[in-house]
Amino acid sequence: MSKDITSRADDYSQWYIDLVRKAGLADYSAVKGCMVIKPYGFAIWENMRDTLDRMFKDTGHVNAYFPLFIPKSFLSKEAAHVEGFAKECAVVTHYRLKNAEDGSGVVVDPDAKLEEELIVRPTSETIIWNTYRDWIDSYRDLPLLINQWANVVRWEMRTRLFLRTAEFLWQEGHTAHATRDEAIEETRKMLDVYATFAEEWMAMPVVKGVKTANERFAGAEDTYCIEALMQDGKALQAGTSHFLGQNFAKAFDVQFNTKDNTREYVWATSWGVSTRLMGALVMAHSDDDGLMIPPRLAPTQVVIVPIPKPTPELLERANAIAADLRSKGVRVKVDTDDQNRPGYKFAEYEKLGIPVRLGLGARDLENGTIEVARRDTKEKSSVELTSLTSHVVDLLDAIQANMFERARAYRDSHITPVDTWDEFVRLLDEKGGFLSAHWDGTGETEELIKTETKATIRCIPLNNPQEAGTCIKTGKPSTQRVLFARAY
RNA sequence: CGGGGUGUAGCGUAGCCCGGUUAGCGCGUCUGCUUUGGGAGCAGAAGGUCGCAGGUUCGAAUCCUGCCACCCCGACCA
Repeated sequence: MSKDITSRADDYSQWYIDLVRKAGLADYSAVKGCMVIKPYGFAIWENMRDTLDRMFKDTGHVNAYFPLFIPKSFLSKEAAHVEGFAKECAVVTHYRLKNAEDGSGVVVDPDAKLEEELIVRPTSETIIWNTYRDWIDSYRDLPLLINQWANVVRWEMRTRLFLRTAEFLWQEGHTAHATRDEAIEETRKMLDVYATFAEEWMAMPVVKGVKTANERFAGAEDTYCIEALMQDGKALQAGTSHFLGQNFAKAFDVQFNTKDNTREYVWATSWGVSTRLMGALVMAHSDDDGLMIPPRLAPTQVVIVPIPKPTPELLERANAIAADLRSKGVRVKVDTDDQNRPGYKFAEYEKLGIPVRLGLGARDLENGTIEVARRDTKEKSSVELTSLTSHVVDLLDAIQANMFERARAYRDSHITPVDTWDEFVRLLDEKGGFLSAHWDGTGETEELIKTETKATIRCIPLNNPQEAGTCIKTGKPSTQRVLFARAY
């Protein structure tokens, strides 16, 4: 086990914090609740961002950028929306500082009070829909498919690195459509994009579903989500896609002329994923030795360690191997450090979660081999140099697949059907994961269960089989099971 | 905002209750030598406004007052 990482068994929460900090993903900052994303963490985020950006563009979206500040009055135009966000908004009231008269530093200049206060965006629906009013006149202007990469601020009372920070990075898609069906189709399409990204790139299986009214986005008619399961049995909402109906179009008066020359409000969607995915990535995989980054997202996929130290001869061979791998599109680092010993380096690269490590020493040069170590299973093998490149390319795919399968096996074994309240309460504590149970469909019951157990309805899975049953809590009739879990 | 706790070197800490040499130790860093296929050893060195401000005292990391920051539990959390 790693020297400086708390084990999952000892303290899962501390393990997570140790990993994030010791692997150089992020640090606490001088600002409470805000973090510094360090170069290694940002490199992973960049890979996520670039991949998603390509997927958005492949589905017809374009990028734009809207202001960080939102006039306070905008927020109150959609009733549910302001209700949901008002309690966590940072507000700009002044635009100037001045030197304090007693020389104690700078103070806010009371003469520089803003006429209308500005909100730092917690999300951009309002400013975007206010803009869309001017952009949309005709059905020919639709659909409008725009995405924005941005930072947002939500003044959370309690924060955790990546999982919930006061400021975070994300993308938010905001689309406008001529018909209800088309908007719903868009909502579902982007949910599929998120699910594909989570599963194929992050190697993290997700459940696609729809939120209950209680958990719905403030201002949405329906909120779809992907829910992932972390290794401690807690669920994590990894992405959301909202069907906004005509709520924002009505709030901001965005109408268009139809083909039939009538006037109608447009239909809207919004969808987003954030740097929270970094937290998901860490907690879905990784172990007591450190991170485990799936190959497709790893900034460095292969590291070559000359053993015991980088002699000119070893370096020449290592660089040649690296060049060959790079020509196949593999991201390779050659370790040229001449200070630390091999054992130290092995541990360090495992902490960073680099999928494949190649050890090259004098013994290998003699035999024409190289030692191949994979991060996911810790297995080591000796491979002929002549077949190394294709071996590594295949291995990276195998690791990606293995990480997904392992996470899926865990997830699948942690979706437990439950039919009695006692068992429900017991399994929440003893096993965790998703509990599939009947629910009477009311917000009151959902709230009651949350108060008593801290478990929430994570989602009603898509294509959920309909089956008659009785609510786990109230015994009232139910038509389907829903997924409960304790969540981040 | 309620309850509890902590601030000492880059990190982790001892000392505080019971005031008294030059604030000690581990990790890390730097230098040198020996090592090197799973987190090296020895020798030496550098590194401190003891969270901030005031007070008590011959003397304060230690006692008193005020302030600040952070952490944990709870409330809150698309």
